[in-house]
Amino acid sequence: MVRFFVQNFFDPTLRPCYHLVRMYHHQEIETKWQKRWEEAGLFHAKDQSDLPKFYALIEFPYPSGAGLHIGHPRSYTALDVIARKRRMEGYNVLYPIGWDAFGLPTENYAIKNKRKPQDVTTENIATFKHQLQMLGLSFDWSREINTTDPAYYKWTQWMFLQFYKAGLAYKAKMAINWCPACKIGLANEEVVNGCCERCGGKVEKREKEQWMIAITKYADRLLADLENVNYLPKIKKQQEHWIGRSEGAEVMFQVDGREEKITVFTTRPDTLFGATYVVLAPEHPLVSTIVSESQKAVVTKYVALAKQKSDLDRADEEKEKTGVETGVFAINPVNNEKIPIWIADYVMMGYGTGAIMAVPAHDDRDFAFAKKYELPIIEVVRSELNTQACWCGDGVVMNSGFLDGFSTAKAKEKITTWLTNKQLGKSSVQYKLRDWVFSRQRYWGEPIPLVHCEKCGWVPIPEQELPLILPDVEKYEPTDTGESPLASMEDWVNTICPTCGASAKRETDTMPNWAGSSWYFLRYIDPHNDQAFADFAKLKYWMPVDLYNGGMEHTNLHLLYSRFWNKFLCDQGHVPVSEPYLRRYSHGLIMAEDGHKMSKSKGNVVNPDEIVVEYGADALRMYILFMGPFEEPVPWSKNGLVGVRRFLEKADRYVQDWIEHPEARQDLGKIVEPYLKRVNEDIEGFHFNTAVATFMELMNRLLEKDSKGKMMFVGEKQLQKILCMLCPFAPHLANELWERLGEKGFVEEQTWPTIEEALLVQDTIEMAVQVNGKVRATIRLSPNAIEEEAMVAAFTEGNVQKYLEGKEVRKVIYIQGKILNIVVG
RNA sequence: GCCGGGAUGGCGGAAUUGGUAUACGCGUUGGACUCAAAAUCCAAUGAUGGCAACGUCGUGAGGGUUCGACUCCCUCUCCCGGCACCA
Repeated sequence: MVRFFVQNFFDPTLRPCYHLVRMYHHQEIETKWQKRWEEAGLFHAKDQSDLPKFYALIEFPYPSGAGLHIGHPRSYTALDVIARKRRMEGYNVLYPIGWDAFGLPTENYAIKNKRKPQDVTTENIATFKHQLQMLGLSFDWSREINTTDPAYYKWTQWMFLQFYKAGLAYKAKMAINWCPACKIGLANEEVVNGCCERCGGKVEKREKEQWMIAITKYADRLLADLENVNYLPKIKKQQEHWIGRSEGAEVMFQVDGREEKITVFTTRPDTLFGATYVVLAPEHPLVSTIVSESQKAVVTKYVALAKQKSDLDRADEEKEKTGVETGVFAINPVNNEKIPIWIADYVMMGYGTGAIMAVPAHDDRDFAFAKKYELPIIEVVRSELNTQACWCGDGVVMNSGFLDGFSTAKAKEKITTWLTNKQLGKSSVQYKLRDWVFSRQRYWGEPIPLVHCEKCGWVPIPEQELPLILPDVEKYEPTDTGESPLASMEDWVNTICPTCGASAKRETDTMPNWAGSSWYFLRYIDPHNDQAFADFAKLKYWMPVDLYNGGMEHTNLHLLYSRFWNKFLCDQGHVPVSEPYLRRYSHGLIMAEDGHKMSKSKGNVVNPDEIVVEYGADALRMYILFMGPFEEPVPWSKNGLVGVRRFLEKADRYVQDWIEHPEARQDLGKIVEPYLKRVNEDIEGFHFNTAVATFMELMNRLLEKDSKGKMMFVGEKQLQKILCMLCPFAPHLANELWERLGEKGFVEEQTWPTIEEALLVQDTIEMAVQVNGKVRATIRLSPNAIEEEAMVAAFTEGNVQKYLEGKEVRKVIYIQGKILNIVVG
């Protein structure tokens, strides 16, 4: 090993390593160990094992053309640390990786550059794989999967057919969010502030027949089962919010002088006496039937106008609410009052029943509307606060006949019972969650394996014919007609009905890219199985995922979809557990050095592979862990990286000096052990930043000279322990140093060190002495010292005496091992 | 508007259960080594007063609880993330 090596300006494969001269040769070391790990198959999970299992999962990357982002390794490195630790702790660890490769960016790139998406994907994966492998992550590459591989999407299609057969996949004509730029229908979840999540362009409404999956059927379980999992609290909250359960009641209003009844949903049935009008959403089916002759023209115009508006326009609260009268009245069932029926676009067809009872005295929106159109406002809840505007909180019911004097909660109960008994309503639970729009009019996705026959309707293609291969087409460009590019492939589209043999047409829409990622964690368990998506016994051994980490941007949709998907498969008997992820964690974004998000256009992107070449994978890994709290966003800093690199060099040098000075070794267990204890705890608590800081502190401590001015070299056992615990963070260097110590095999094959409690007991500790809460001195004493001993020690301190002089000691607070506070008056 | 999370030196950030605020890293300053530079090593580094011992102030703002508050409570300001006419 060349310890003092001068920058090599001659070898073109070695980029000069900034300003370091005395350094360890990271490139040589890292390639060497990566090769050895690979040859030994060290990180392959075992299918048959008596060991306890540990399944660590990271969100598999989308192999974009931009290459690996520095944010990717943040997640991968953190879980790598845990995976490596678990292996050393004796677990059979599954830490897999794959590619979520269907999707728009690749398709768009392919269109622009006139290439096949398949080819682009293959290239991108190769780049990503190469970049990832430089990092020395302990992935089990033998289980690599790719959602665009027919052997994989065969099972995505198979699962879609299971949804279809179970009646959970259905086709519905509906107004969809249409992105004119991407020429694609978007799920509600993909529309952000009325704009396309992908391109940022404004979204329009279009009528389109779409495949839907009835995720709403699982809303209650998706919510309730959050009880049984360990997610970061904010993630749980997001899931809860997205599912959006509200309890309330449905109330039936008879339309005056007509057959029709209007059912409304309300969370405040207690305010029924205060309802002064009813509102229908413009899309409500009753709109066309009940409107009076005189109002027909006005209503038709209003409804047409509302249709044109995007959701963004409609949702814009700044804008004034609008509406039109129907000229017809409804009967309030509780007091038989006639109240007008209005149509207004502040009521959404997609939630509840698409109709509301308006209680302007106790709902902000109804209040604003009533003010504008001069509708009556009847107060029925007395609030504790004397508000002039409308009061939306709880209180005591008034002006409400038999409900008077009851609390809001009690009144809700009473009125709901009353409505139920009179068959005028019932209690009801509504969810914000809506069914999943599962069709995309694009090429680069899984073909939906259904055939439409004039006679038989929609027919699944036989399972043995799966996968239904995505055919090569001439043009990938999406069409403005709303048809998938597949629709122009007549050879492919025209087929025969599997049931009756008549000519039939294939579905030309493809699946959204959420599909493949909704079940990938199952495929890792048995990635090469061609008889089933995974063997049940293997699923039983490995599931659920013990630890799942990814970005906060996927804690709404992907998490919900995949939980739902897994639950469905579980109900069908294909998966043994109902909840796929035992524990879910999330990392924060890595921002650019300037504090902004990294983006190509800003030119502030950091390329991981360049950092690896220049500073080494170990330095990059450790720096990514060191930069800040794992769940929080942190700015990238090259200076910080240099600090970590210096630490690694110090470690390298320390071990080298240690080898050369066997005579200077001594038992420093009492010094070393507390640091190791902290590292151990920090890893388990996801405090990787302080774990790295602890290693640095330990190193600094060991580099201090002892009282005789000599280097402090730890004993052999202690050094081995340190290297074992360093291994998950800097695996290449740890193994290299391990080998230099003359040890055989890999550090990864060692047992994770146990912390010896006896070594944690300190002989003396430093304690602060306060007088009236202000620190005046520090004393050294035994951690078990009693108050009297502490007082004696304190009184020897001149500074303490100074503050006690002439004062009466009123009180002494002594917390053993923590503080001595003398209160004087 | 609602929900969640924050605010600590020049910078990124530590601080266990309320117990010496600023660990660790970066930067800066001074010194050693060198013809010189880089690297490395040593020292200093919250503000302020003092030759020093030491003092005063100090964790977004204001108040409170406590022997003692970055930590708990109340009020407010600002920032970040999520949701949003969901009845």
